[in-house]
Amino acid sequence: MEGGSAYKKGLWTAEEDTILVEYIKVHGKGKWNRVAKMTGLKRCGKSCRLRWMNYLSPAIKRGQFSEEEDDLIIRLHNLLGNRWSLIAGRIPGRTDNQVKNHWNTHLKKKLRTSKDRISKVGASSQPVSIQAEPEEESLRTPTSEISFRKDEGQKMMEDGSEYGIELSSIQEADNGNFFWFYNEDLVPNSPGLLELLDLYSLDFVWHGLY
DNA sequence: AAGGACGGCAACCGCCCATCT
DNA sequence: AAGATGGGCGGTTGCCGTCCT
Repeated sequence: MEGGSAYKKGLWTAEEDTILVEYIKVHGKGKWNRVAKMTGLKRCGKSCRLRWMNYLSPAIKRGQFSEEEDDLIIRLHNLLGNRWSLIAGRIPGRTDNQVKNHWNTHLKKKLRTSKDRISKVGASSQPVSIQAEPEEESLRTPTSEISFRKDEGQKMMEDGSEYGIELSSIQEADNGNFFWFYNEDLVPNSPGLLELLDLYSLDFVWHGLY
């Protein structure tokens, strides 16, 4: 497909970035294989797409991940596994590559450290209350619940059975605006759950699926 | 001061799926 | 219906800066 050696590899230069940005300003995203033909840029379409999606797009947030972002990634990863694009899709301004790198370089260690601490506190199949540093609040075993908007909740409950997911303990919140269900209703990483979650915007609140 | 070890991250690779022709 | 093309994904590689000895 791609011409192989005809294309340049390695780090992008500022000039190459400028060419790509100018091209996208004029033609928009997509049809990445045309970039080389129309601009003379010696980069394959996939490389152009990756450069834009992971670095040049103005939508990308740069800089360090916040504690809130770390917390969200850990919880989402616990539920979704290595589905980085799905996880990144729930974190505004972050790309799948950023999330993946951040997980592999920072959060893995963070989790390992935390689990070591848990094993020292005492092994138990039941959630235990552990002493954690304040910055690792996300790693404590919480109440394990998910809440979401009432309209989405009702629809999700209806759809759940189609995916083989038991949402029997779903409850309406006091204020009537949100629904809750609990960890026991979920089988982490179950394909049915993932498909179901994909149907919804997931702009709901997660209370530590752990 | 130097150079080896290590960590962080941008970029590539291979595979897969959807859409187009 | 089948091959070509475009695009998305997760895993992996390799460069580069920083730290350590």
